[in-house]
Amino acid sequence: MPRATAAVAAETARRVLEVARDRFAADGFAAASVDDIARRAGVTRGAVYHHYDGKLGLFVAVAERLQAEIAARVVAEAEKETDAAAQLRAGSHAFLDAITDDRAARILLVDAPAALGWSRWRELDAAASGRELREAVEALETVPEDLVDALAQQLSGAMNEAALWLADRPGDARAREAAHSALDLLLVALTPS
Amino acid sequence: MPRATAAVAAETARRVLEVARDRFAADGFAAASVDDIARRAGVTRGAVYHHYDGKLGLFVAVAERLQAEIAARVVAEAEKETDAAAQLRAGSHAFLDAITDDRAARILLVDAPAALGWSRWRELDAAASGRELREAVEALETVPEDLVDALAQQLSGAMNEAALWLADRPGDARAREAAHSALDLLLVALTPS
DNA sequence: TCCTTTACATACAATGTGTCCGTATATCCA
DNA sequence: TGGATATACGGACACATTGTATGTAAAGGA
Repeated sequence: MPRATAAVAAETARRVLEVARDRFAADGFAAASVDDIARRAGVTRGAVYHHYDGKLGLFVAVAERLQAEIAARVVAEAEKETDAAAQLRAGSHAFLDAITDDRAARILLVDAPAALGWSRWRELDAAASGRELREAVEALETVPEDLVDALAQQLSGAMNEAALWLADRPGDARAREAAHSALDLLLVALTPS
Repeated sequence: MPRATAAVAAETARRVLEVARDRFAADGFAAASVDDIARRAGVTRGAVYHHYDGKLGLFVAVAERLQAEIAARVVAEAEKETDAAAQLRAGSHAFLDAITDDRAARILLVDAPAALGWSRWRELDAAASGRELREAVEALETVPEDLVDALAQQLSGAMNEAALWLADRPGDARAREAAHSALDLLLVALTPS
C-alpha cells in the first residue's frame, strides 16, 4: 500500500473523526468499535491508531470538536446582549439549542463523563462553555461570591439535563418550548428584575 | 464443590452484590471486571452469572439497591414537613446528602446513564425519587402545569450535578454548605414566599 | 429412596483492544 | 538529484473480558 501525501493523510484523519462522531452518537462509546469505525472510513485499525491515541483518544478528539462548535454558537448568541443577566439567559438558551442539534447530547453528556471520568470531563467542559457560564454567573449582582462556583455548576446540570430530556423527544416542539420556559423560571430568580 | 443450602445461596448473592457495589464505585462500570468481583466475593464467575443476569444485570441490581436506600432517606426527611414548598426543599437537601454518602454518585449519576442508556436510567430514577420530585414540583402553586415535567427534570439535573461536584470534593464542608445554599437559591425562586 | 432442581465450578468460544512489525513512499537534506 | 529518514498506514499477534455451555454434587420434595 502506497504512502499518502500529507494532505491525503489529513483527509484520512478527518474522515475517521467524522465517522467516529457518527458512530459514537449512534452506538455510544462502549458499543462502538474501532474496527467498525475504521472500516466505514475505508481504512484499517492501524490508520486509526496512527492518527489517534486509541479509542479513548479518538473519543476525546470528537468531544473536543463538539464542545468547540457548541461554545462558538453560545458565545456568538451571548455577545449579542450587553448586560450580564441578558447574556446569561441568551447563552443558556443558545446552549440548549446547540447541544440538541447534531446528536451531541449523548456523546458530551452521557458517554463523556463515564469514559473520561467526571473530573476530566469537567475540565474539558470548563475549557469550553463552562468558563463562560461561571463568568456570567459571577457578573450577576444577586449571587454571593462564595456561591458562584456551586451555582454555575448546578445551572450547568439543569441545562444538561434539559438537553438530554429534549434529545429524548426529537421534534417535540412543545417540549422544547417547555424546556426553555422552565429554564427561564430558574434564571429569572437570579437575575435582578 | 458441595452445593449450598438456600440460606447460604442467598448469602452468596448478597456478598456478590456488596462487592460489586464497592468495585463499581471504585473502578466504574467499564473498568470493573466480573472475574475480579467474583474472586473478591470468594466465588467464581459461574456463581455471579447464576445469581445475576450478566454484568449489566449485576449493575442494575446494585443501582436499584442504591436508589431505594436514597429514596427512603429522602422521603423520610420530606415527610417531616407539611406544606409542599418545605417538603421540596427538605427532600432536595436530603437527596444531596444521601447520594454523596456511600460513594453512590458515580454509580448512579455517571455510569448508570451510560451503561443503561439515558431513557432506561430515567425510568429507574422515576421509579425511585424522581416521581416524588415531580409531585413536589406539581404541588407548587407558582409553577404552570405544562412546565412541571421540564422543571422537575432540570431541578433533578441541578441536584445531580451538585452531588457530583461534592463527590469530587470529599470532606470539604465549605463546598457542601455552598452547594446547599446555591440549591436554596434556585428553590426559593419557585416557592411562594 | 429416587428424582428433579438448585448452586455453583470449569471449560470454551467470541469479540474487541492495544501493540508490534513490516513496508512502500513522501519528504528532507547533502 | 539521489540517498537517508520519517511518515502513513496494513496486517498479525497477544491479551483481556464477556457470555455460554456443560458438568456435578448436594438439597429437597414425592
